[in-house]
Amino acid sequence: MGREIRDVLLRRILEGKYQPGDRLVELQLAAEFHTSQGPVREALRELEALGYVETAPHRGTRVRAVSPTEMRDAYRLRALLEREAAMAAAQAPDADWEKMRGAVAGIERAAAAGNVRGYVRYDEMFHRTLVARSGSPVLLRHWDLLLVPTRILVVLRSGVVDVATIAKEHRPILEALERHDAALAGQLAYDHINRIAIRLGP
Amino acid sequence: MGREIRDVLLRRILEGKYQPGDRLVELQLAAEFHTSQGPVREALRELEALGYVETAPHRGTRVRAVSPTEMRDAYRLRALLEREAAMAAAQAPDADWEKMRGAVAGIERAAAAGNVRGYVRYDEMFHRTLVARSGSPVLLRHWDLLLVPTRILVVLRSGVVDVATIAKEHRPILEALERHDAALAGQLAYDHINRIAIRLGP
DNA sequence: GTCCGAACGTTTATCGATAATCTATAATAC
DNA sequence: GTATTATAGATTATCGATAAACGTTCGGAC
Repeated sequence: MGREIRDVLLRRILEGKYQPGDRLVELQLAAEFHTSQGPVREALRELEALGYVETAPHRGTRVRAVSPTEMRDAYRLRALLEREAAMAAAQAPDADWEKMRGAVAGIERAAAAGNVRGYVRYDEMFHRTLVARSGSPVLLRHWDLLLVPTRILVVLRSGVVDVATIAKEHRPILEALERHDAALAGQLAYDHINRIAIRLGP
Repeated sequence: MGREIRDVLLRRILEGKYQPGDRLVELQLAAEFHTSQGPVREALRELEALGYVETAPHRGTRVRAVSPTEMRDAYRLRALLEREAAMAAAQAPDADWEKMRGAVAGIERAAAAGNVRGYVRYDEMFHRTLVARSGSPVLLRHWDLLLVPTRILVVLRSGVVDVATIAKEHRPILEALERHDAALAGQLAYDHINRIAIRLGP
């Protein structure tokens, strides 16, 4: 049950149903989920450790607000992680790029149709698969911690980047990976993410 | 109380009092801390999110074992983070390096005396301050998540690196930072950490 | 009108007890 | 003798209730 509550709350935060600053009151949530306070508390503590909410003692839990500067720094770090992951993935001999081909197709389809929601889904699949292919669980864990899904949506909605433009950049990355061109794959992956960081601030 | 329990458990893990694989039984800990099961559960969940322990449903919590490969990958990532942090810190105009000078002095003193425990303490102060000086809380958060203190101790005890050798490498980094030489500071910081990663495996 | 402090309602933090689940051991069948 | 199924013990997961802390609102003094 506790895991379930956490996932529901997380989805609501990611979807924007809970806005930054919103309070999450333990007994209210307990009533909603037909459970007691304990499991809700646990879920909130997990979300806190993941960085999605903030808790002050005896003062309750709120959805964390992410500053533009923090968003930029997160993208900068993400660019570093993905460059490293792309270079490692390109060197793997037993590569299976089927899933990423599907993701690229999905990205291009969604972008052509102007389907932002679909774009975000395939974009996340593309990048997370790329990082997973690096073979480093450490890299993947830290990538996950960057709250990527939220930030993609926020960035797209803020209009600092254009879906059609960045959608085109995925296929070249995949092609470089398939050709085992580690340097190029790393460079393209880095630029692809870092461009967003640059747009987000100096 | 919950926070206190978490800190005590964390200290025990970092000190090696709890070894990887050791079980942490909720009611036992509750009895020890003269509290009930709830606060202990919370503390364990936080430690789980931080990556120090693993929990399986209905099966309890154990101290996480870190494989050599994961250790190597953690050092690789740490090298990336510290290169980035050093480059950013070197470019900051209002630099205050007093604390890092103290850390370097402490490192050299401890290394000369063969005091491993003291070395670890000052080494952590040096590197964490460096990352904090980057001005990026995102970078600092991810650096903290790399479980650095544990790994330093484990690495030193395993004998793959020599305290006297790596102790000497800190002062040049600080000097490069003070001269605002971002490229050199980044290079030195990267090599300093990555050398350990190389020793840990291919 | 403004400031200070006490009572109130709300919410978090903790408790003790119970239900659900797992692991290990023992018993039974073949 | 091995495999499969009960049973017992230990541990986690959850519950409902209580205690502690907080913020707010109201009343009175000046």
